[in-house]
Amino acid sequence: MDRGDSRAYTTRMSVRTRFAPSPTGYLHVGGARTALFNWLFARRMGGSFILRVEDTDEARNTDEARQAIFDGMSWLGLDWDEGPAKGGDYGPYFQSERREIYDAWFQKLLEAGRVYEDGGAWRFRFERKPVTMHDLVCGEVTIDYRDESNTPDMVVKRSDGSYVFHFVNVVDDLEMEISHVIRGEDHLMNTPKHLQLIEAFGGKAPQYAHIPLILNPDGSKMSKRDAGAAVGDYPRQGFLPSAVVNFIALLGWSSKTDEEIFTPEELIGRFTLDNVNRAPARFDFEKCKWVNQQHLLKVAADDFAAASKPFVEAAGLAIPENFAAIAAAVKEKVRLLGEVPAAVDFLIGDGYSHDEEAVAKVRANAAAKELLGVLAGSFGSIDDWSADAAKAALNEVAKAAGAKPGPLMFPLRVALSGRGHGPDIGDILNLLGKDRCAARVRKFADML
RNA sequence: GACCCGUUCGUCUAUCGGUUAGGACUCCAGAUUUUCAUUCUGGCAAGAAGGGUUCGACUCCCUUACGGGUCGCCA
Repeated sequence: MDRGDSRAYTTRMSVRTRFAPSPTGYLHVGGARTALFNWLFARRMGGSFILRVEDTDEARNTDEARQAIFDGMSWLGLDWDEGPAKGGDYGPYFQSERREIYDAWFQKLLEAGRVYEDGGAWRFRFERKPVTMHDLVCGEVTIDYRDESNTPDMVVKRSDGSYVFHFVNVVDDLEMEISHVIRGEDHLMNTPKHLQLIEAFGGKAPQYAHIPLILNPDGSKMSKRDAGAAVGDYPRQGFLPSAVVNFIALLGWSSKTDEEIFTPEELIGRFTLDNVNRAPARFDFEKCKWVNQQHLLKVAADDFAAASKPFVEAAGLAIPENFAAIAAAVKEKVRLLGEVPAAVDFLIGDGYSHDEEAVAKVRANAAAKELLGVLAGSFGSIDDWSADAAKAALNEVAKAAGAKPGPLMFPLRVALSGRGHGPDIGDILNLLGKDRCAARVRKFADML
C-alpha cells in the first residue's frame, strides 16, 4: 500500500472523522448519537466518515453485536466512506486485524524507553507535567500529571500480548489520519493520556470534541434495558429513521432557531460543533414520538401504506384490497407505525374490542339507542356510499328522525369502531361498506 | 475519596451584561372539524443557593449544594 506524500498532501486539510464502536452489545442511542455527530460533521465539512470496529476484547465481542452496529447505522442512514464492507486506503478497519501495525508502534515506545514491564504487562510512562487539551466543546481543560496517585502509568500492552484501548485507539487515529475525534464525555479524562501517547509518538493530535452524555428521564445514566436505549428497538416500534436521527440530534445540539423538525440533509446543512451543549440531556420518549409523528405527516400516502403493512401483518391481520385507503384514513392519527394495527383493526375484521368508557358514554345518552336503530334501518335506502355522500345521508336520516346530526356522530362512531377515537366518520362508513355498517349499528343498538 | 465537567419552565432548549427571559414536548382551556385526528389561539411553568464585580447580571468571578464523568491487564 502506497502511503506516499501525495495522499498526505491531499488529506492534510480535509476532515476525517470516525465512529469506533466495540461490538460488545447492541447499538446504544448514545453511541448512535456519537456516530451521528461524526457523520454530520464530516458531511457538513465535505470530509470522510470512517467506521472502525474496536474488537480487541475477544472475550466480549460477538458477531451479533457486530451485526447490530452495521444494521443500526444502515437503518439510521449513517453511511461510512471507509470501513467494513466498504474498504479504504487506511484498512484494515477491524482492530483485530491490525496486530502488526500495533507491534510496530509499540516498538517505537520501547525504543524510546517510554514503556516498562510490570507483572508481564507493559506500562506507558507518563511525563509528569500538567497536560492541557483544547476541546472544541469543553474548551481548555488541564489535568495535572504531577499528581501520580490520580494518574498512574497506564498499561498499554497486556500480559497476554494484546493491546489495550488507549493504545490502539491512538495508533489508529494517527494511522488513519483522523482530524476530529468526536466522542462521549466519558472519554474526556482519557484525552490527556492519549495526548501523552501522541506526543511520545511524535504525532500530530487530532482536534477533540467531547459531547455530553444522554441520561434517562430520571437523570440516571442511560444503559441497557432502559426504554429507548437500543437502536434496534426503534424500527420495531415503527419509528422512521429520519425521525430518530432528528430527535437524537436535538439531544445536546441546537440549531439556535425555533425550528426543530429537520431532515438529515437539513441537519447536515446546519450542524456545527459550536452549537453542541455542555450539559447532559435526558431522553424524553414522548417528544421522540412527537418528532416521529411530524416526520410521518410528511411521508407520501403510498409510502405510509407500504411502511405500515408489515406492522399490520405482524399483528395477525390480513391485508385487504382497500388497505391503501385504510392506511390513508389513519395516517394523521398515529405517532408510530406500530400504532397502525390497533388503529385499523376494526376496518379489517370483526375481531376488534370495544372501549368500555366510550360504550358507557353512549349508554348514558338515552336517545342514542333509538336513533341508532332508525339509522340501521335506513342505510339500505342510501345508494351513494362514498364518504361524503354517506355523511350527507346521515343528515337526512337524523332529520327524518327529528334529531340533529351532531349528537349522532359519537354513538355512530362507537357503534362502527367500538371506540371514541379514529378516522373521519365518513371514511369509516365508506371503508366498512354499507352492509357491514348496517349490521354493526344494529348489533350495537341491541347491545345497549 | 481524589480529579474533571456541568446546573434556564417537569423535559429538550434560545439568550453570548440592559429582554414582559423566547420556542418546543407534556398538561389544561378555547376555536375549527356536523365526529376523530390535524391545525390554530390562549394558559400553567424556569435562571440551584449565597457572596462578589458592575450603573446594571441568567450571562463574568468565588464558595456551597446538587447532577454527571473518570480514576482497570473494559472500551
